[in-house]
Amino acid sequence: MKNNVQNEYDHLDIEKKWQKEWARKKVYKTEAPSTRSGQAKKKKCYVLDMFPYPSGLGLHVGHPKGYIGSDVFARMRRMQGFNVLHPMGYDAFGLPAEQYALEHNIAPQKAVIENVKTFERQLNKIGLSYDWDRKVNTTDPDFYRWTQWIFLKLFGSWYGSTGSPQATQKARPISELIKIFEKDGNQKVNSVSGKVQVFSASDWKAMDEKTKQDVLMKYRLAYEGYSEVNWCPVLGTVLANDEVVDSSKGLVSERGGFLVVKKEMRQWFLRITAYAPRLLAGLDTLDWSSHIKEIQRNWIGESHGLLFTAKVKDSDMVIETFNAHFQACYADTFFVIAPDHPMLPKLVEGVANETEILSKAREIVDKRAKFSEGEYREIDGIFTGRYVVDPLGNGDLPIWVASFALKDYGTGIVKCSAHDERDFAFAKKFNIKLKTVLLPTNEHLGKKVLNQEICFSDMVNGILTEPKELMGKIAGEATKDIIKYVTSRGFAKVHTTYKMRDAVFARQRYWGEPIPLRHDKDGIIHELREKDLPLKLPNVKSYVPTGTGESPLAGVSSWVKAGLETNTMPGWAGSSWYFLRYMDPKNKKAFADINAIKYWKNVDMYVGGQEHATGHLLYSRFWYKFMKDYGLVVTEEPFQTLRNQGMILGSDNRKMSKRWGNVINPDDIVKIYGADTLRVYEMFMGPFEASLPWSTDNIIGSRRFLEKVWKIKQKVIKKGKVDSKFEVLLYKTIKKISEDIEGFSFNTSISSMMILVNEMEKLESVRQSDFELFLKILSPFAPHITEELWKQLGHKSFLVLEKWPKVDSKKTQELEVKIVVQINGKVRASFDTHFGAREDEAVSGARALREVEKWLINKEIIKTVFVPNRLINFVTK
RNA sequence: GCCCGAGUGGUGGAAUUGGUAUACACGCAAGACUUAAAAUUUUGUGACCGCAAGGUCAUGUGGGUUCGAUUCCCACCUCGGGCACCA
Repeated sequence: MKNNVQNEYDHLDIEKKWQKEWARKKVYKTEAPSTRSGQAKKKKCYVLDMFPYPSGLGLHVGHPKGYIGSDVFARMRRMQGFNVLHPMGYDAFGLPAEQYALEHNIAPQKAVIENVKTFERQLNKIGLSYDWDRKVNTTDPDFYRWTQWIFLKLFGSWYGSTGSPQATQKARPISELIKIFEKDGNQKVNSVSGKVQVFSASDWKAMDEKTKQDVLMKYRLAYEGYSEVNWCPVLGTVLANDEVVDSSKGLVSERGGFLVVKKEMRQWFLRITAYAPRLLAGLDTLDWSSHIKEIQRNWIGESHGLLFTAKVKDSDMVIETFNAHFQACYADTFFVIAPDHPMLPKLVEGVANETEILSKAREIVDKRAKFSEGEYREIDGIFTGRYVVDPLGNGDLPIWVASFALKDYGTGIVKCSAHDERDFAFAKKFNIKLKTVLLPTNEHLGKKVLNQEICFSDMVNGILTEPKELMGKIAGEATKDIIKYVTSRGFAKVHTTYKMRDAVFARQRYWGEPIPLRHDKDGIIHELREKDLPLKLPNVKSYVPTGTGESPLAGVSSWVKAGLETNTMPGWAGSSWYFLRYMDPKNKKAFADINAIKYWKNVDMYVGGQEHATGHLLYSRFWYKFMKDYGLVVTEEPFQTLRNQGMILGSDNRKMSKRWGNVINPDDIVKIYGADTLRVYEMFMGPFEASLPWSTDNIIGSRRFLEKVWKIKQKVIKKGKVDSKFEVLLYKTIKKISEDIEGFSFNTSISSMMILVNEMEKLESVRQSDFELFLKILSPFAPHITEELWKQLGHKSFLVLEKWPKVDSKKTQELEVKIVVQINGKVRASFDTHFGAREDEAVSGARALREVEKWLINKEIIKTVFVPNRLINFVTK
């Protein structure tokens, strides 16, 4: 085998050799922008893969699919003369590493180092063109000091306005807010949380520090609060959502099957809701799949409606309620409040059966806690004994506690009517008085039978009977009139609300970035000074949860003594901004130099799985917009173009997993077939975004293709006659590959190169210049074999740094075309003619054919359709 | 329930603005090479009728627009995804 090595395609040898060579000569090194002007000569292109977690399990063939796609793109851009930033690094904080440390009894720090090694060894075999000099790792204190630094900025900022809430808003330092409070006069400050604080400067000055802190906490972009977590008493730990499963007993832990309950716990939150309108609007400017944009739109859940303000009878309390389907607002006969609404205790204060009401509310909340979100659907509630003075003049309306009311949506209080299925069902169960103001039209009987009663819930096609001024109008058409009617009389104002909630930014775990805050003995929270960053994670003896639900840091006495925050940051902290660090990864003075940021701006091509649609891709857009407000970055969006690779499934069509025994290790494929074959095959399998099963049968086709390329080299000649037909195909292929890579249509690029290679096989000889053009366009897909052939043709340069071929439109012009002849739209024949033949030439060409005349005997042609260079269609009577 | 997306040979899939449906690849069948097998290579390969020439039917189903529909419109079926007591 070794003796005819000259003619053998020995992928192991070739791939090892060139990987070494590329690394030695640092061919993929990114050029830094010149520091003086912030502008380099070359145009930039930032191509990025989503930040991976280096798992200890190693890779399967599905993992590199996205990396190969982005690599093909990056390689073409590099050859096209762009200064390409194509880095890789690790998001190594988080649960899996901590779990691994617990199970194997080693420090997570050590586990990460090992796992990164495995990951890189596997990745490097595939021939990806990363600039490894820019590698980052979230667990490196040099990295996470900047994560902490950004957190402090968030903590020290608020997002609001003193004027109209509709005015363009930006994050501003909290010191500005304090100045507003200190100014004289009653300050009305609109915060995003919807709470409006009204107090005078002297009120503010009279407050003690703790009260001031509590006020400011309502405005901060990073704030302390409480939220429900999955608490497992037996394990003595808080569990993430994916560690909890539904069972017949209710919620249980995935490991052990122990009961899980919801428990209120102290948390840190990021006020992402402040950015909801901008996160929504920004989507229109992005080149992302409409699918992902849709998921984000749904998640943000913008809803336009009316906000009614109403007085509680016999009290100075005022309640607000949001109504998106307000067309039938004159039918409202009762209000409901969420059982866990913070206002409820005050509302029922002094009511005869106060304790009964509160215990009923408690009962509903407890019951709901046993279900996962949305599972609890029982209709339950109790009358609060309180009434609202209806702003629309329908007298006193009762307020009920209702199981279906959610405290986190709208205002947590709902104005209810007979024209809503859910309200209707509730009213029927508790015998609450109803009223109808909509009549069904004949065509639209949007009626539902509920509890043997009829509920007309079609708010679009109903005919209004109230208010009198709008009587007879179709509700859906009268929306604007109703808004005008209600707002002009001061009953309500136009309002927009969002489904999205603030993001919990804390984990009760060890393996995450420490939160750089200090609590003093008076309960006042202090920021760490910038020069004290990074706040390093302490070494601990045990990673075992404390049993109280608190992080293991709560068991470190020096940490607790110093008053340091014991929660750590969640997994998405580092991944929300890491792409900025790649721009200037070694900078000690800043997360990145401003000139580097001005040059690289944002990510041009971002590649990763679509499972991050509502997590990472939303959080990082939020951080980025925040940073934009402070002039830390220069564009509004971090990821201009996004492509999502599909999964590679096992050959049994199931997810690749140890559990099913269907895992294919890329190391094995690289060894047997080669990295180039793996790359070509993964790109050829099907559309990039599609999830497809791995097929060991099919990979042979990609290997055969590369072997054909290898063999064709033997018939390459320095100079030869130009085969004009082949030339056209070659240039058309070059054009197609360029366009296909641009559009991530890799499967069709490969197939068109296969067609070209099949043509080359038929030729006696191939001119070297033509073969070289082909090697260039194949290079992004199969960099090793093409580099080797390039060298064998006598070149000293690196093919991966060569210029991408330009396409001259003259060269792709067909000389001869086939014209299809149709009779009444059916294909009956075809003939060859010169490119650009006129209609009359085509008609005579077609009429000369026997197969055509046969169909036209005794027929009258009433119409002729001619599509140049394509077809001619005779339409007969 | 609401909102997206997709249904094409035995299989993965291709088809520009409405213009030859099934490119490319796998698999399969037959032939060549071989003692034989593998590898390689040549040819064929949507279904049905036919010795053939040729014809008919086919892109989830049913309709529509058009000279012409995988592509546009309407209804339905199936699968996948997202959201889900969201006022």
